[in-house]
Amino acid sequence: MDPEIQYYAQHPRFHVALDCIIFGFDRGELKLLIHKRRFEPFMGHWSLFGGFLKADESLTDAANRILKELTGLEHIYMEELQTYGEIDRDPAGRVISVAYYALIPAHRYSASYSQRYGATWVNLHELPGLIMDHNDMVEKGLRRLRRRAASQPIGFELLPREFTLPQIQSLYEAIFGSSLDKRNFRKKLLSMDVLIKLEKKDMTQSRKGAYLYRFDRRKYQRLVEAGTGFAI
Amino acid sequence: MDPEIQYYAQHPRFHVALDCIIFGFDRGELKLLIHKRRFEPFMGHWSLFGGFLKADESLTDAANRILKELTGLEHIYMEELQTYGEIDRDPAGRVISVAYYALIPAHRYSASYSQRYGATWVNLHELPGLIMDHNDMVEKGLRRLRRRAASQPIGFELLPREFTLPQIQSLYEAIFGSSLDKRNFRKKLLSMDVLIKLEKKDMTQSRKGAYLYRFDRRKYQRLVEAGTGFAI
DNA sequence: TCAAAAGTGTTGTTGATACACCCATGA
DNA sequence: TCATGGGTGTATCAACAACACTTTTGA
Repeated sequence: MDPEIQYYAQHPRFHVALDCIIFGFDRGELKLLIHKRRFEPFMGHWSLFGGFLKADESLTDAANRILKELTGLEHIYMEELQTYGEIDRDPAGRVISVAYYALIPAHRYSASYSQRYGATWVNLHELPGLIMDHNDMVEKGLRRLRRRAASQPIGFELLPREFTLPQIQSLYEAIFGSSLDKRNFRKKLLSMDVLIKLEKKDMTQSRKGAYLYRFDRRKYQRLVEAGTGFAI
Repeated sequence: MDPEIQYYAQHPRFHVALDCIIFGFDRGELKLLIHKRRFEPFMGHWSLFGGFLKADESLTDAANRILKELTGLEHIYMEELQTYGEIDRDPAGRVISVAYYALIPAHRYSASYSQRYGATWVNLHELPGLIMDHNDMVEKGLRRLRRRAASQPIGFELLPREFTLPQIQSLYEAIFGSSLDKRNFRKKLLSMDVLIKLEKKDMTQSRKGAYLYRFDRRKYQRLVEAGTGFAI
């Protein structure tokens, strides 16, 4: 054995897990996707989606794999949140868990996956007790989401590709937990010039109908290069 | 063996390491504490301070232990940055590394530790090539430091307990990499009312002398409770 | 014709920026 | 007395917050 391998070998090894805090937005509410755990300990208790790291994958690969397995979705916005490593966080053994938070467009999450994994969307304000330190993770994820949403165009990750201004305003109101002034909100959002106004209207929410918009990543890139950036 | 233990046992285990990005501030320059690695692979190359996680300690315990061992300092500002888990990030084996960044008052770092561990302070703008992904970690650490410094009173962690306004201004200039207007800087900092002005002056930098100040954690707490917070 | 949501500008206030001179002291 | 760094106030400008009415359309 190489001396270096030998040096490493004297140190203990640990199970490494990942937990995904999956946010969604539906009918004016910010939601979290959770499920009932299928193995001991805590079998049948509410839990975040998680899984163990495999030997042949990186952390981000693993997070994407877990998300794909459990939702069928790929190319999802995801960011590492924090790594949890208290000794007794898992009563069944020492596990280091890396928490990720993800934003998925709730309308793309299919009910078949929901059934298969016993998953449900729960309102963030009616969150049940989750296992272990998962409630801490969610709290931290929500704080991060709030900060990010104010300074980066991540809100669009939670909406369909085409959305209305009333829709995105209600999204931001749900994220920040406060109501926003309609005129000021529109003024600011439109003044950044990162949206494309479509000719179509969404007629499902009102008789008058609301114009549909699309987020333009190129325009946003130009903003970034100009040093202005996104802010709401 | 319990069924749950058995379930966990089928998953692979990993070496978990920690790396500390240690910032300091000295003579108007933002510095990083690095050393020459003492074991293979990369023995003799510039590296962050790091170490392996032990079986009986949490991640934060480990980070504090490493910092204490290598600097002699305790009660240091430290925050988790990110966890690095690429498969081949370490050529000698699979290691998951949790990066922390720490702010230490450079004047409290004793030269004896420096000798013992071959450590040196290097200017952040003259950073040598570091091993593995350590340069990425530093870059991310610096970005985080900049964001935090603008919104939380962490600058004081890098200064002696008693400091002058010119000193703290030059610290912020070093962190942000830009020069700040003296009058506006003082106005803003003092208007938050989190400093105590002392009767003494520091006479080492000028003939006139500059008043010494101290950061008041209680006053800051009141700011937080009032919802105002710190901003520079 | 009415109910319900979408859309639209202006004004006052506040915070940010730009800017130049006097002060205190030791050499 | 002079060189060096420390200390101080004001005017302008930009961004933010507050605020109310008209439009469209299906029922």
